[in-house]
Amino acid sequence: MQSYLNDQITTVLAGMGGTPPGFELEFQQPGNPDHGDLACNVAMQLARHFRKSPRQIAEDIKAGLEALPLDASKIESVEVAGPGFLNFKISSSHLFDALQVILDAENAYGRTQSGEGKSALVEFVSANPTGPLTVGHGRNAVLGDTIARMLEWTGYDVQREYYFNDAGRQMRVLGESVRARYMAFQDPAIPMKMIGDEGDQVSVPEPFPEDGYLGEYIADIAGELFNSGEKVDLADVDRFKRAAEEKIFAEIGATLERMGINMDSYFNERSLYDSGQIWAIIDRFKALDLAYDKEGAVWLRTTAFGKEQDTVLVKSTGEPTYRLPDIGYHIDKLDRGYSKIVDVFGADHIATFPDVVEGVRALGHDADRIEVVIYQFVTLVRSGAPVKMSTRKATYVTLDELMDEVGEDVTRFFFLMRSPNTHLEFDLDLAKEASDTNPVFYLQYAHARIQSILRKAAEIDMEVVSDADLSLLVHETETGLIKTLMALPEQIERAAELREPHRLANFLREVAVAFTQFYGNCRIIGEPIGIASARLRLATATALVLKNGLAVLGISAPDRM
RNA sequence: GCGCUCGUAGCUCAGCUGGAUAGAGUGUUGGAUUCCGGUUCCAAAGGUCGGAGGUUCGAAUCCUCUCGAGCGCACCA
Repeated sequence: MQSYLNDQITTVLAGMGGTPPGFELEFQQPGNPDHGDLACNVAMQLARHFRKSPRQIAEDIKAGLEALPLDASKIESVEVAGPGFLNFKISSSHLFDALQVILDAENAYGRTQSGEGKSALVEFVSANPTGPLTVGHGRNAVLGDTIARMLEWTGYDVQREYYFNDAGRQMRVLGESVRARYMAFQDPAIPMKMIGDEGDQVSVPEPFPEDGYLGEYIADIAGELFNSGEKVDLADVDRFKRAAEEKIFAEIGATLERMGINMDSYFNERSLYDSGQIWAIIDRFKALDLAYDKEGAVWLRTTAFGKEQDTVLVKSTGEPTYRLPDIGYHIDKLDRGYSKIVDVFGADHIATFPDVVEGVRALGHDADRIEVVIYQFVTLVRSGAPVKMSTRKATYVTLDELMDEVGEDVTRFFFLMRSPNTHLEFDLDLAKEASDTNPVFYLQYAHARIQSILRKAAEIDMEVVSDADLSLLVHETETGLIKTLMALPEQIERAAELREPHRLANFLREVAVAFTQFYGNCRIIGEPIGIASARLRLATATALVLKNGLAVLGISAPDRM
């Protein structure tokens, strides 16, 4: 529709003397229904160019459009309003066509082709396997997966990747933590010590590292290893580390799967060392005079990228900092040929990723394909008060616990319903409420109610006839609902483009509201067969839009609740 | 001190590429229901869009300054 009008107006403008170079028409959907279905502000924009009043230009364009003339099956009327807006009213026959398109497309309605032939790699979660996923990881996981889903719906070939490092200090401490717990199983009389912050201490075996992991799962892993009967050499920290890694990864995988998330690949940071890629990068930086040796370390000249200070690439111990493998990893991803590389990071990475991107660019790679989605932190709220969370203490809430408490659908929706760059307040009381105050239930309820109507219609043999006369849908809540339903593809497209799933969540609420208005004004069952059939078709289309939209968000659309 | 993000109704937040009278939910107050699912619907009250300048035909939106909040500024990741 928009492209049709775009062509027509461009034709008219050409007859009026043309537009400035690079000029593009803009359309918008007016909030006020009196302003039609589609508005164009071209007259105001070109007032200076034509040296005429915006209203006059708008009138000229209108006259030009009517002389063409416009296709009456698409556009019913054109009006000039306000300071010079051109307001278009979509003709009802076009609405009925659009409704038929939805019904024909069924589960594919909402898919578009803009990403056809393109590929994207979305990297997310990427938590090192030191413990169960927490609520903090949840936002990352759901955001990443939903961005991946949105890209898929716009035609992209998408790969989901999990990046991790099992070789660092964190993991060594993890192994030592397990070993200490293991020793307590071997010798229950082992001396214990208190560890942790003042007033929040935990009793641990004497050999436990000061900054060890305090969660109960550590003892579980140690216990399993002990009970397995395997003879473990206490000096072999790596064995304990491996045991922990396996168990924790299995749990993370299960948690993700429960959320409807399936990773396509896991990328181990260590492979970058094994292949030697890392060291080659240093040589390349040095050749460009972007890296140098100082005080036994290798420094990256980040001042050349506008930073205040240079940063360390390789510590004097010979161990690289995270930047070096990160640069290597991104080069690897670029080399794999994806058209888009999306990273999902928490706000704590906000200052560091530019170093990586600039480093990659400096080495001559196409860093423009890399895109970073940053999200702010999550605060859990219970009974009106924030829930304190700390990974070290036993106070953090795991994703599984959260899902146990509020369910998978609610968990996903709550993480998605706010813009990524605002702090998210996750209200547990609201999330648990199965009522109208909970936005997920409102959407799912609308879907379930439609299914109920369809069931009821089938019971009384009022089958949906596929050739129902849709032109009987003339009530303003009916046409209003159709107009809302029509917007799904562009809404998904827009949300995908901006990597902002919350837009889609908000849109689905609008769909549910539009349906409720229709439902409140137009009965289906009990009406004459013609109108009833047409309305059943409309209800069916609404259910499709809700179901497909929720599917993009990874949320179920139950038939009964 | 420097960088990034945010500041919109009592609360939680939308607000698209600048566009017409700034919107939802929740809460408050009042109302509706023999009816396809009341897990519903309708209405009212509630705003200096943190503040000040600027750009523009037009600014919650863009720019500058300023105040406030969060996060980050390691030879941690």
